[in-house]
Amino acid sequence: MSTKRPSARQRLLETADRLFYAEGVHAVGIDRIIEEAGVAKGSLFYNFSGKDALVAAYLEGRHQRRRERTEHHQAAFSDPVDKLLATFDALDEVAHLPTYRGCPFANASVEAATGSAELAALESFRGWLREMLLSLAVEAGYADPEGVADRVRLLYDGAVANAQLDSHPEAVRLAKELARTVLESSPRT
Amino acid sequence: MSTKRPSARQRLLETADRLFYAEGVHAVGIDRIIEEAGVAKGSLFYNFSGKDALVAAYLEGRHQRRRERTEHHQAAFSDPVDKLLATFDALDEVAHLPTYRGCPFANASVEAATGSAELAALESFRGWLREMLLSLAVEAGYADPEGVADRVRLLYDGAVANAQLDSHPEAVRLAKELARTVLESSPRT
DNA sequence: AGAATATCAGACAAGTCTGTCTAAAACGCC
DNA sequence: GGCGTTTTAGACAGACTTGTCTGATATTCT
Repeated sequence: MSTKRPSARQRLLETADRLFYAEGVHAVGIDRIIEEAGVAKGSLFYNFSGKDALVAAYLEGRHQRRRERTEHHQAAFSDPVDKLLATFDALDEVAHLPTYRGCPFANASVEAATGSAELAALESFRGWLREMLLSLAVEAGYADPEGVADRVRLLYDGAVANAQLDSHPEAVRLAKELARTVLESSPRT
Repeated sequence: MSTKRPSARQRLLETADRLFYAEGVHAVGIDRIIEEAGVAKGSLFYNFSGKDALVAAYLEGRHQRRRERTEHHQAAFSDPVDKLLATFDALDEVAHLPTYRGCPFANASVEAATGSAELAALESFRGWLREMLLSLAVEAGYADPEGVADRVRLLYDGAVANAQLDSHPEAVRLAKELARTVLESSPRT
């Protein structure tokens, strides 16, 4: 018994994820996606209401996997400070991939019109990141949890940008060490 | 004597700069540009070989002005450490503008095809930033100038990303303070 | 004034992209 | 087996984009 071929919907999502991330949402047409996915054009519009919905599904998938990866790395620790630092481990994992091209939400937003689903996905992701860091900083008992979360997020975003723009994934380790310094030198109650 | 109307070329560059930065290169068509610039379509192709050349000119202008702004802020100091910190002042100036949308080179690159002028402009800008920071770190006599320059650039990029993605321009001041800590605690020869 | 340069207005060509439609075939489940 | 769901192939429409072309007009420089 051979493994069954994934559904057209699944193949569309996988192909869209790869192409949208690698080349940008605007640059990749649906003809290209259906060709590389080996799917009929009608199947795209059967499974999704249009390209916009496919883009939204692509970003939702990215958000979910990012969250899962991060939580997986954090689960190895119980100390909230260690959990904060583990956020960088999740980033380290992907930043070294040759296909790494930075934050998919930021990238999609650059091409998006105001009020689009892409902007909503960016907001959602940034909200998750901010609140995740803040709640850990509160849990760790920092005197100024907002300030600590802001500094960690700054370093996180810096690592993302550096890995993307300078093809310099080592920046993630650097950011983690700077974050460790910040976390160790910030006053706690 | 009233002020003369700028040339069609100048109006095209100003309009393209505003629209490309605000809405993205792909999202803005040449019809939109010539309409808002009050210029005939023929004049666009008379002054530029095509949209690509207009985009390249837009990015060149951004690069030049960024460099000028940075050098202007650095010129207020003689100590290379102060000059390194002054880099953030130049960023602070623009990050607070309501029109701020992050790094124009990174944004244009997201939409660009491999081998495009946009990617070349990004490379050029990143090369300038890296070498500017490195040469100041060398001048300041740091034992590990590359490491210092990498850390400062990480904070710089983090501030850009934070200001853009979270509409949080205060991150620039935060990054500058973190950079000050890094610069003051790094060993010098 | 005269010549070279720059700009104008808009029609038009050619390409790309999303989305629709049709009619048939394959799949999966009861 | 039979029936609803999913998929297929590709033609076609409609919108949008860049770029060309024409011929007249304005500006600038010598």
